[in-house]
Amino acid sequence: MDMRKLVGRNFARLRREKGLTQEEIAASADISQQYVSGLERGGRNPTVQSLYKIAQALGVSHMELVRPDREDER
Amino acid sequence: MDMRKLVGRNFARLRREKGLTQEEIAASADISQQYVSGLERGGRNPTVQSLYKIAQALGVSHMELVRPDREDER
DNA sequence: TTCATTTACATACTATAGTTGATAAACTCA
DNA sequence: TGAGTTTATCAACTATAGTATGTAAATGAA
Repeated sequence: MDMRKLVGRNFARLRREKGLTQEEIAASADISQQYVSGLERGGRNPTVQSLYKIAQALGVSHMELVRPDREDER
Repeated sequence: MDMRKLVGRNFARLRREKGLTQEEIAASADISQQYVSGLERGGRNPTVQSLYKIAQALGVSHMELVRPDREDER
């Protein structure tokens, strides 16, 4: 199981659902837009502190970012 | 909210409940005993991949390691 | 189609995650 | 109490998380 990909999928989905841009999340979470892009692509392995900052910026619990999804069953 | 401390508390508690030593977890998760100690003390900021490896070694879902606990209400 | 906005990619860099080796301190149990 | 085991601490090191800058590529709406 690749946590980078799981977090990426959850992140991308939640952000779109909230109708926010990567730039907005980046500013709110105090991380770079380029890093946001990398995370959503499943290409970065964030620390739990970064995870929390992102969840705060999205206005959701950090649990939502690590919750297994359907893709995860495969 | 300090995720390092939350993960540390959950980790230490679960490990004791399972009656496993830090050394055993370290070997199973392929990380160092010294790092395990640091994590449990709340002094390290693990990546989500490391989080998953530890959860596997504990035989629990990674969700258990990031779940808010009572201390977290304060 | 055009244009403004958004996302993805590349590179070089700093900060820190995680390792290793050594060992002190704490703990457990007979 | 003493010995063996477990956990905590320290320092130096390698690997990678996350940054900053620049910009190409993709997207969406008019």
